[in-house]
Amino acid sequence: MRISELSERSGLPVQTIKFYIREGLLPRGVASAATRAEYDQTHLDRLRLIRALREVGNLPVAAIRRIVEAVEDPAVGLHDLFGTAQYALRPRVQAPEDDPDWGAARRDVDALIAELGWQVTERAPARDLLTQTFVALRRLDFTVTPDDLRPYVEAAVALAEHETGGLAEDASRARAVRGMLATVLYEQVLIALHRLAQEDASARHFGPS
Amino acid sequence: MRISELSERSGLPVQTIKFYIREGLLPRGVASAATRAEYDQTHLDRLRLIRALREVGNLPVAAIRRIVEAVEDPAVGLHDLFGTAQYALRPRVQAPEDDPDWGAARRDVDALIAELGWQVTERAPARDLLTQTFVALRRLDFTVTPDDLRPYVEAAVALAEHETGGLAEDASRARAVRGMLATVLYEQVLIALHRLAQEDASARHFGPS
DNA sequence: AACGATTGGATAGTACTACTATCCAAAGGG
DNA sequence: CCCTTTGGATAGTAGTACTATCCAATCGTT
Repeated sequence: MRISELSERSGLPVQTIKFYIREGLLPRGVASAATRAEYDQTHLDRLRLIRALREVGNLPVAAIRRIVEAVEDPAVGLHDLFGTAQYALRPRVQAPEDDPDWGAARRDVDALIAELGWQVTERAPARDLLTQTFVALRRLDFTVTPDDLRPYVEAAVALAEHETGGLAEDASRARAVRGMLATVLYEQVLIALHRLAQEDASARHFGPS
Repeated sequence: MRISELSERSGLPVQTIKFYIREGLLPRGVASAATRAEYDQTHLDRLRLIRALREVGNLPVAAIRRIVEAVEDPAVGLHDLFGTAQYALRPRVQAPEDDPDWGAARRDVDALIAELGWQVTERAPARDLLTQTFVALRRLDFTVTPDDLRPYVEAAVALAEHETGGLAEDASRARAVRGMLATVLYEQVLIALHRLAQEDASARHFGPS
């Protein structure tokens, strides 16, 4: 198919498709002449992947490029594939240098992870994300005790085990890619359901006005 | 204190503080002369609130304005206060008009919420967020069964109950404000812990390279 | 009283991201 | 043969959150 048909079938403007090609998210079509190139189902599938990661996963274009490069590189192992996707997730947090509050919170985060025995790299962005939240909570005079965290840890462990468990056997590359996708998309499911459950709980406890 | 001291103590540039005043996030200082105004602890507290909502909660400035207006308006009830914060959360999803996939997914979302018996308004943004995710999952050939959702629903219910339960008695306004804050900030705790637990599970199942 | 620094207030500019519009020459098709 | 489409390049736009500059009126100090 030509680019106009790809545009129709994907629902994306031709200009956007050209933009994705320029940015390295989508391979060029097979050129049949100087001004003619052929696209196929793989391009359509890729566009669906891009849109899911962009719209639902809220990933920046640069991160999606890194992900599709990792997917296409057979030398990248399954665990690294997960890591590439996970480390690309937003929000990205910039750790300040020379902030004593940050340093203290970061030590608490590292201690928590060590105590739980989790295998997480030192440079995992989620460490910074949690650190940032601890800092903000303390600045607002919330104390964060292990007891406060326990329900969240339990939920996180249960869900992560559930998500990864299904992929444990027969960890083919194709499955790994789908698992990575599920990781990104089901995080949004969790967020949405959590918000809905909160609204319900708030309605029951405080009553609608 | 003058604005320069407020700037020092909050760690924010004077220009940013002026910007927040212009945008209605921070009240003006008490003018003692044409070119002199006095700021106090309440301004510092407000700045901490603003930074927590902006950096950690990732809320847009316009949403923070709506929130602080609701906090300061005694006519706004506790449940509405929660709602104002929750409905301001990102990501905001724009429902397309005339998309059959969207319509079908939206009906599933509504049915799910009805079946769970949750009290959630028709216009809750989280409905659209969940709908969008369902659409993307299906376009990528993931089927989403009630069984797939159960672990997420269970986790969401447990956490929401835990979060709201602590506030049920003595629901003073000050507590409601803090509860609203906790809602926003603990969502990030959940996200961060979930990602960390996923990395750990991935490391254990697929091994680090 | 003089004077350099600070302040409040207004206006304009910047950085980043993700597109979106325009242009052009070279095919392709009826 | 000519009108449309295409690939490819370049430039422009929209939204968000700041950030920089300017100006005149003080303030504190001398």
